[in-house]
Amino acid sequence: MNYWLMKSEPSVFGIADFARAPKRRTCWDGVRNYQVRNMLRDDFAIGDQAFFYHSSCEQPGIYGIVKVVRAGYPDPTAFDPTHDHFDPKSDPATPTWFMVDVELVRPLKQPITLERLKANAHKLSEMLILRRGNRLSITPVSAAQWKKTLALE
DNA sequence: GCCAACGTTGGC
DNA sequence: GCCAACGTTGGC
Repeated sequence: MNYWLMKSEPSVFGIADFARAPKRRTCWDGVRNYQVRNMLRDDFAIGDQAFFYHSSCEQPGIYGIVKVVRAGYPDPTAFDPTHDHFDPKSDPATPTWFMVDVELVRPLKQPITLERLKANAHKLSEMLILRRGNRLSITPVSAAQWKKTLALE
């Protein structure tokens, strides 16, 4: 079982949207980065857990815990010309882009802010999210990092 | 294969 | 809105 951190902009889809979604589930579509695609396609497994992180907002940080309920499968938005994330180079016969389905396990009692994470960086042994210049929307989290981060709640 | 230009991310 | 960082693109 793996642990992850998944970023989302709350102005697009935040913890409140997640809590309102049918069955508290959503498909994680729109990833158009190869490193992240590889993780979604090859490494995500049912039962994996992830931190749900708000980025590009007033208070960046971890707002919830989610679990993977469906492993990697082709992202249909890549084939939809009317969609923002349409990729004309992708081919349904050999899909380029993948997504997973995730379910909200629970919102955190209170968010663990980026500020808080940084203040505890020494304990979190260089969690990828904290690394300078990190731009990946999904990053792996070690079991030790998961545990120590959650202890901050 | 190199690398400059460009686009995107995301904290501040 | 600024800007550092880094991925992608495309000419050569």
